[in-house]
Amino acid sequence: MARLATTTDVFNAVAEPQRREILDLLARGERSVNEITTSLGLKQPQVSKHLRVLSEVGLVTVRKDGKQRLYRLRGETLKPIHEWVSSFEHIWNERLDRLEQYLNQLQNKENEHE
Amino acid sequence: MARLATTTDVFNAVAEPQRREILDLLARGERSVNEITTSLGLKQPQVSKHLRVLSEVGLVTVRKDGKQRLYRLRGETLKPIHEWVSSFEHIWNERLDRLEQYLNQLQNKENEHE
DNA sequence: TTATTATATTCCCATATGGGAATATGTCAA
DNA sequence: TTGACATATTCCCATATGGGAATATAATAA
Repeated sequence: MARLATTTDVFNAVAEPQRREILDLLARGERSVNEITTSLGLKQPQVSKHLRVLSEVGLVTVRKDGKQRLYRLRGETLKPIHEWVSSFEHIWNERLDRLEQYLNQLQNKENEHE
Repeated sequence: MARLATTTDVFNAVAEPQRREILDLLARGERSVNEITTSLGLKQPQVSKHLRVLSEVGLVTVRKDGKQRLYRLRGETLKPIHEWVSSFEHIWNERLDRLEQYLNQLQNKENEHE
C-alpha cells in the first residue's frame, strides 16, 4: 500500500517543503509561474508540478493573462490544518501555565526568606 | 527521487491520517499500545509502526511499565505547524473583513433608499 | 523453565512520488 | 506562418512507504 496521494488532502499537499515555500510566496500576492520559478530558484517543470498538486487540493487558483498563468493562494483551504493543530494548543499552554505557577512559587519562597 | 521520509519533519509525520488519530487520542492522556490499538480499531503492528515514526520526530515519548509501553504526546513538537499555518490566518480574516465591509455598504445603500 | 502476554521488527508487495530530461501545448509578435 | 516565450505534461528512475503476514523480543506469571 502506497502512501496516500499528495492530492488526498491538504496535510499531504503541504508535507513537501517546496510546496510550502510556494504558498509562502503566494501569501504575498498573485504570482506567475516564472516569478515563482525565479524567486525560489527552482526549475520551471518542478514548479508546474507542484502547482498542479496545490491546485488539485484547492490551495491555489489560476487565471490566464495572455501567455501567463497567474496563481493565487486560497488560504482558507489551510483551515483544517489550523483547526487540527489548534486543538493541541491548550496542551502546550497548559504546560507553560504550570511552569509559571512553579516559578511563582519559587519566587514566593525567596520573598519569605527576605 | 522519493518523497521525503515520514520522519523528516513534523509536516511529513502527520500527513498520514492514522497518525493524526493517534495524536488526537494521546492528547487525552498517556496510552499503552494495546489501548491505542483497540480504541482506533487498528492492528497492533500498524500501531507500533506509526508510533515509531511519531517517536522519531519527537511527537511522542515512551516509558516502560512492566510489559507495557506507555506513550505520551509531546504537543509542543506541533508548534512549527501551528506557526506556519497561523502565518496565513490574516489572509482568511482579511477576506472576512472585506466581506463585512461590502455587506455594510450594501446595507447603507438600502437605508438611503428608505 | 515454560507459557502467556505485550510489543517491536522484518520481509514483502504494490504504489505514488519529486526531480531530471525531453517534449508538448498555448499565446503572442513579427 | 514562423519564431519566441510561457507553461504544462510525459516518460523514466530510484526511493520510501503502510499494511499484510510472520516472526522476534521483552516482561511477567506459574
